[in-house]
Amino acid sequence: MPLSIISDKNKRKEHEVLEDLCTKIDSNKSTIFNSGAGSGKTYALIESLKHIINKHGKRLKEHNQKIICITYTNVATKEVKGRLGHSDLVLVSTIHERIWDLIKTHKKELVKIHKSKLEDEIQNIENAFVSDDVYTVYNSLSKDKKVEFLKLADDKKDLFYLHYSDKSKDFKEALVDFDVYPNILKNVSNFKKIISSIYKKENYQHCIEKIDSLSEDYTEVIYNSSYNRDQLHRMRISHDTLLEYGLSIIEGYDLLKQIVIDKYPYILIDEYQDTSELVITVMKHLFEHSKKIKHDFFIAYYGDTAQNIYSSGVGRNLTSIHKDLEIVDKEFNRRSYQEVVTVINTIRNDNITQSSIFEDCTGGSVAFYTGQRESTDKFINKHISEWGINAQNKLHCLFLTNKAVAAYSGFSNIYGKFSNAGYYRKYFDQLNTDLLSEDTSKLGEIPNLLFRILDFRDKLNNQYTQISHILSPNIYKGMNVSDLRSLLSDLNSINGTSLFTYVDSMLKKYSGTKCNRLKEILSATLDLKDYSLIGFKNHLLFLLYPNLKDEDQNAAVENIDNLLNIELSEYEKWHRFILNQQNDKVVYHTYHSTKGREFNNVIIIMENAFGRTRAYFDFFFLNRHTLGELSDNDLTKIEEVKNLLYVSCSRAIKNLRVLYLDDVSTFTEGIENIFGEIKIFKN
DNA sequence: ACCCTATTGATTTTT
DNA sequence: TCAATAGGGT
Repeated sequence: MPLSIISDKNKRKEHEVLEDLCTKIDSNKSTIFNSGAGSGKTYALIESLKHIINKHGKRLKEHNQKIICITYTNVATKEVKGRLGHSDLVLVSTIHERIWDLIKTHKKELVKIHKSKLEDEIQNIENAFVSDDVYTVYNSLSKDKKVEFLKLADDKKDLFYLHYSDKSKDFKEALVDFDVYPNILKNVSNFKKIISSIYKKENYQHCIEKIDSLSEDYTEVIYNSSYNRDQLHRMRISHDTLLEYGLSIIEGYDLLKQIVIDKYPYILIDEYQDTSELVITVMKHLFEHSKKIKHDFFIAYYGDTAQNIYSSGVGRNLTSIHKDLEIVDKEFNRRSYQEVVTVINTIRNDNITQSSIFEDCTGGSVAFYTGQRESTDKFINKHISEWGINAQNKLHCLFLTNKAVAAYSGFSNIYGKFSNAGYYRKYFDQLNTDLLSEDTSKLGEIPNLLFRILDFRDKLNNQYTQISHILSPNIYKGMNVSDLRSLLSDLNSINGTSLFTYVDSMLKKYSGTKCNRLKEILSATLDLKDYSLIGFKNHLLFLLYPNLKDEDQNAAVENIDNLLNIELSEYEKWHRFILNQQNDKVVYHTYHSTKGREFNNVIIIMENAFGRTRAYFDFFFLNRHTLGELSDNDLTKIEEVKNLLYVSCSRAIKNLRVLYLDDVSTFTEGIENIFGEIKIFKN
């Protein structure tokens, strides 16, 4: 078994790194712990927590103090809690949960900060009115005319929103009353911005008045972690604004700083590279205040700048915001064969150069191919046989977009019909969350409904399903064996080959039975107002096509019919994808979604473009040698691509292949320097 | 020929 | 939301 032998020397060296870290903890020297991909960062984090508990736990308990551990995601919170085991001394959570917990009791201060945010926003709007070309037409009106205009805008509020999404021509017709102001309707998108800004400003002003008069509902700021939108005029704030307020309150109140420092003398932050600059600034303030008042306080940042793939994260800027930190680097790799380690070292090309901790670390393979898009399948198949891929030794294939992942995972029709729906044409960025979230509570309303139907069907078809997973206790309470048999036989007679025929069968069962238990089970799954086929379709139509116009009715109905007529076998694939239970030997992911994971065999499908950026990977390979000649903007771009390439390549334990779908002849050097000889894949 | 506006199509991920 | 492109007017 390769990757199993560690020499005494390496064991000692690895141990020394951890000891080094513990020394920093014991002497309260705040530290950055840099550790590349696969080096055991989470292990080090857990060991640090254990060290603090063992060595300083007694003291903490006596002073009623706690350790704070911040993770980037809820999934990571769960993992840390699981690996650490229960401890009263450690608070593990995401930054948002922790900050809200710390500041939510300071209601008055928060409202004060909120009011000043509203004032700032009003100022921003007013500044834009002066400086932004969008508002020129409005600005050229006389003072009196402006007053008159505002009055008209108020009167037409309902009409404005009713026709907001109309085509320009229709919109102009609907709001023709504004035509008395010359040129105002000439550019519809500018007009919309003007009116929206006016409404926004009025809302904010109104809110400030309510706050000042201490009106009910305006005495506290509301944060709801499942609703990420600012509605400042309703006292509601988004995730980002929460962090902003957290920073404001920490900056403004020294007493709060001291309370945090004294109550939580150890703060450990996981994945620091993805953490917002606002949070780092909060930590800096705490750090500096602790020095000022000479109280013991320790902060540690665990992470890796090369794995910063979200632009909102602090990345390399950590050290320029929070200065005077000690640094501990871990340069062993515990994940991959040396062949892979060598490649990922070249990609990151910085002061972190990993080597495998294992003696028996050779035997992996890396290769870079170019090929036609049409031969992607053949490329994958070639490696299925070459690497002996089967259900136990899977192949993981990485694509840039969810669209491609959906297609290769076998549910392109479902993805296509949803992306075609009116709602997702408008809220394009909502599609992937609504349709593909592994956390089913985040699925959109319709995807969630379809998911429940498939879950219901799946459980019925699986003979190992426990009764309690289909029937809730209050349903099977008081039932005898004969009742149960007949109920199950009723349920099992529901069938269909497409979603349409299956739902039809469910609904017929519902209306055709007098059994209340059966009705209850079906309504728990479907949760409709109207249990008819028309009712079901209208429900879909209503949610997938809000504010539907008569002339678009036919196309909408057709798209919904198409969605429902997709075979159940395709829906099953989608269902398994959501549950992360693909039983196929090949599993498809987006590059981004593989963060933190590791796979034996990895194929990365790559091309020039990504999203709006047409020159993405080609730009990186072409320019990675000439960084000195690039603008700051280009350097940021190079770093972004580099990090994404680093994250995706470092997922591989043993075998790594890249298939590049565009012509690479103009940037071969940039590729060969990392991956060696460029091979050509011909079917 | 040029300028301005309307329409269209497209990334990833977290809280 | 944003950039690229299509379209319309002068």
